[in-house]
Amino acid sequence: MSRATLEKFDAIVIAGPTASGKSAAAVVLARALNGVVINADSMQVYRDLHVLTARPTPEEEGGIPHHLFGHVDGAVNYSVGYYLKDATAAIADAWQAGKLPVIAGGTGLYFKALVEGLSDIPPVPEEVRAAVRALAETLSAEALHAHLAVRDAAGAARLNPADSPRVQRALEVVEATGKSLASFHDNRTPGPLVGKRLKKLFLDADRDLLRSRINARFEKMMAEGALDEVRALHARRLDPLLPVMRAHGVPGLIDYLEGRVSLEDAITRGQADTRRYAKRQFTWFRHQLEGWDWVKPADAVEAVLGRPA
RNA sequence: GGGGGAAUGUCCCGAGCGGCAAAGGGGGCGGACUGUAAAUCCGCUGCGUAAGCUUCGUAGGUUCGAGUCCUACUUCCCCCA
Repeated sequence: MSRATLEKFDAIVIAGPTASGKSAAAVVLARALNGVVINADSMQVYRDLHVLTARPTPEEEGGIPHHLFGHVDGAVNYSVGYYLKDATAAIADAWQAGKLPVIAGGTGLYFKALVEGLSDIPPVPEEVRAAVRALAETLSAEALHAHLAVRDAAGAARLNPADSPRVQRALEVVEATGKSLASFHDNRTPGPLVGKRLKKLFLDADRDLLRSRINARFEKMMAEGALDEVRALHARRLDPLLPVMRAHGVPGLIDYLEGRVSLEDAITRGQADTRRYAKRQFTWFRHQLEGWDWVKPADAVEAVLGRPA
């Protein structure tokens, strides 16, 4: 069985909304197929947050090697670009060692990079980023958008003025390269999984059940020390714009630590953010990625290994 | 026992000069997405494709017209006893 599956696939990819059981399924499959688990979650990469990002515990890892979990410092502005590089290496290592990569996570954009590749865009110099950010602070969203329209009309037309992060990025790219963001989209670095034999699963959890799991999980995280994690993170005084600082629960719990809201409100906010996120994950995988098998979480393992004899 | 206040769109909170299918928010749903993606942004949320239909605790009344005014009733809250 495991030999047959190994010969059939170069990698197993498991996506799904948060709290749908991806990590557990990944471990079961990795164990059955002589595999390793590779993370595809944009927040579980951060060292600073273990409990709050639901990163697998040593027990949950079940002796299976886990890669790209907690390997990034919170002060780093990690991104798809870095992820693609790290994941490409991790996958190559697994193949090298004769192991099956079992890639699990919830970040659609990361999967897209793995499966379809990512445009080659020169890194934007820090000075340019800072300049654009400064400009964004002076101008209204509309004015910034109008400014982009002058440099990159097509790019501006594609963006809603209120969508400031994207407007800023588009602006950064033109400022740094003199070319529009879209002009780079033609040539891309192929992802490590392009052209590979894949089993791609999306864990299609029941919405109502997922909601209650999310709410309960957040309470559990609080009981397991999430607040201490955030307290330590808060003490680092990092730039609030950094990705770690936006992880579900972090903004609310920081507000609590600084005395602006009650603990109860902070928790409610963390749960709500997580619920809304889960909803967006469904939308993403429904439309942005093709060829995935939507299976119920309970059927994930069987979907790969087949029905046990 | 007396006095005062409140009941709003079949999830919740909540605004509402007599012209309102009824502000706003939450929640939910749908959607966008190429380097901050657990972020960011957009749309829908009484029924109906539409003309239109049915809503604001209940029952009456005043009015061309009532969520808005009047009467009674029901429930809840507060104060005095």
